[in-house]
Amino acid sequence: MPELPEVETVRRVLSPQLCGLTVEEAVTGRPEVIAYPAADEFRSRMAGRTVTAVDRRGKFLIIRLDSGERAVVHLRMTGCLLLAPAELPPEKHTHVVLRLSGGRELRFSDMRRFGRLWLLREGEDGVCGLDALGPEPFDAGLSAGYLSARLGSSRRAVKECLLDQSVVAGIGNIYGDEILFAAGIAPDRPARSLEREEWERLASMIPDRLAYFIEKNAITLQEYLETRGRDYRNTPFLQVYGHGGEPCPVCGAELRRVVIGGRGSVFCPQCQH
DNA sequence: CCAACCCCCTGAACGC
DNA sequence: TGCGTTCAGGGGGTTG
Repeated sequence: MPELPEVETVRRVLSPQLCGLTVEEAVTGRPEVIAYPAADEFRSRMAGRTVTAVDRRGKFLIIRLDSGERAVVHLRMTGCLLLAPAELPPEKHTHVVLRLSGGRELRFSDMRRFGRLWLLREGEDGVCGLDALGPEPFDAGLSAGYLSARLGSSRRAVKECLLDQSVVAGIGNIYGDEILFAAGIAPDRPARSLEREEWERLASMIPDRLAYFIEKNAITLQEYLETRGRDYRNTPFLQVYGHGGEPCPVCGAELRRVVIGGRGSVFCPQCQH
């Protein structure tokens, strides 16, 4: 489940490899995966373009092209981007292939087909919601003051607020639980019940935990290719997510699993208030 | 403004 | 063994 740390991992692996390569041909096996524009226009506008940079915004990967356009990718649940030699057999569920100069291919595969690609011109950020994203977790604008001003009167559970991409960009269900555990805040707390000191802890734990998991996810190009771009290896480092019913790693109390905003949420009833 | 729901989709896990 | 059901969840959408 790619969230910000996993997308950043992919970006770091792809960026130095992809920059400078030219798209010779774009193949759209599943046209519906191209959210915008129509698949045939996507193919014709991609052809001949050279990659100038690979950026990330929240969970979006942004491939900048020499035309000034951006190919934007959202992996959603099971999407995967793999830069591979053209002779390597394609992954199952490969829906889009960019044939590149130098005999390589950038392949988008996605078992559940939730992931999407866009090709955007300047000013078209609204098409995929890039313009509606909140600050990046490492942005100075993500402060306790910002969070309390934005959420301080909301009755919504703080966990739901963390998953709202217009509040902070990049947090998903896994790291939402990890951040709240580190901050000692129960996920079902109405946002407006949080006190100043708790907003402070939340504001500091958001970048702290995400940076930690980016570091734990670090992977070499070799490993990335061997695991076909699917091994994010965050799981050994998760403290609460996926550990419902097990003892809390800090106090030993039984971790509880509840549903908040339709998402499974694990927390320690002893450590989180 | 917000809550509650549905939908998309496949594969793993589970119950009988 | 094999079939059916449930669950996983990011994000967009609709309805009340």
